[in-house]
Amino acid sequence: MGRVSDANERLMDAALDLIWEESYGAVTIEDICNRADVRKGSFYYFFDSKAELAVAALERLWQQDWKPHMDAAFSPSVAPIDRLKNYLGGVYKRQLDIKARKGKILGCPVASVGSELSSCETTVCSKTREIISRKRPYVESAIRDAMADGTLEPGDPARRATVLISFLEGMVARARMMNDPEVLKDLPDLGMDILRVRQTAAPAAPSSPPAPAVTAC
Amino acid sequence: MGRVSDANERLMDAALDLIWEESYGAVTIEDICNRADVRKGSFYYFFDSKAELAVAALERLWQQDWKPHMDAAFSPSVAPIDRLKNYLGGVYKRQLDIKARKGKILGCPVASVGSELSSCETTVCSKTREIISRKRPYVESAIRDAMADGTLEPGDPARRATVLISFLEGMVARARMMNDPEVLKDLPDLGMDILRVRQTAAPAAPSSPPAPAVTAC
DNA sequence: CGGATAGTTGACTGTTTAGTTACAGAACGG
DNA sequence: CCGTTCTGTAACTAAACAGTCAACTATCCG
Repeated sequence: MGRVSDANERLMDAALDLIWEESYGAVTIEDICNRADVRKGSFYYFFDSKAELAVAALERLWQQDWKPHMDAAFSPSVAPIDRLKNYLGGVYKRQLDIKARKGKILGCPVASVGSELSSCETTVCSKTREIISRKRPYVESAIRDAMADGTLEPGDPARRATVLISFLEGMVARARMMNDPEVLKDLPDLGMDILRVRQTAAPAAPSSPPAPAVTAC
Repeated sequence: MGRVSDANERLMDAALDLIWEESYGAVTIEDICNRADVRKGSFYYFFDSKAELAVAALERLWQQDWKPHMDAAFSPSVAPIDRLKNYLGGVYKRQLDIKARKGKILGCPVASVGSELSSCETTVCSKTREIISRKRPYVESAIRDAMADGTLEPGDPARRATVLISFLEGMVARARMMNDPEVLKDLPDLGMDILRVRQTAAPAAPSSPPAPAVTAC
């Protein structure tokens, strides 16, 4: 079965890193090859173009990183309102961590690339659309559950999810522009406001087990 | 005083158009020159780089287009809640119009460029930050006024403005990614929800004179 | 008119980039 | 241990690109 290699994975990792740190347009195939320590001939052995590499890298990001985290954070074993709170808090933590490690806020790579390429590069852009739409059901179902258990005021869950997700993406984009994670500090608070948490005389909460914070955004 | 020219303005217009239609990174100096019908030598007579041109073009966009529209839409002669409603409705109308004219949604050029370049191109990026921050006082003051006249539930106007603006930017980015203006159809409705309009038994409203819709976003 | 000022041009340089190819080497299966 | 299959490499081509320059042209003002 011939020689084996992980060069294609090194290329995907390098591409994602570089595109996230700068932008899709600012990164060249040579940059990616250098970071991955792969020669250009090998690049073209595995991929036909930067766009094809980007699509593969994004799909890999979802499968290997985001989906497992989302599945854990939105586990039905966690109280619905806590799923949402932890999700929002996790986004803040994640950006804090990135800032500490890389010296700058990077925001959401999928949203950034999607916004940058929305009027061209149709394959890459539609992959970003796809991934973003995969996150929606998690939020929407948590909202529906929270309405059912009375922690949220009743309403249309789809509509409420749209509002929360757009708000979140707007905030993350803003944090990236400002290069300041503190913009996201009140994310859980503000999010709960938007979602209209019911004002009950707060019980000392025999609350659900601590949910893992999402490390994606 | 020698020969006169509007080539620098043609360059700014062309740059803004192209960057808006595609992205900062995807547009070359030659592209801009071609669209503006200007030779490259003239480009370098007026500007030192693409970044310098972009900064000038963005400032011009604010001064000549956005600021006048914002001033009109947020005129104190309009009821505060209507300023906000019209602002949001105007964003939808504007994107509908662009879609009709150019065949695709373009979103907000300032936010798109800002997000794309946030980790490099510091001059361009800080200009986008500046312009975005100039829009905030309009929204915040309208919210404060609406709280004062009782149409909005009381609260922290700054906080409420943050939420509304982030939500708006998230929605516009989403519309661009989806290439669908209808995403923005409910913008005024959803916005009023977020802002917590007081549920009064709606008077047949001896409402304020119709405010001009904002054509910026 | 005529010079000073402001703007224009095309042809040029050098660099960066995407993409190709012929060949060398490495691992596995038999 | 040998042939097949898969992987890696350097050296290459052609195109796109940023940036420069000396010569040219238009317009204004005195």
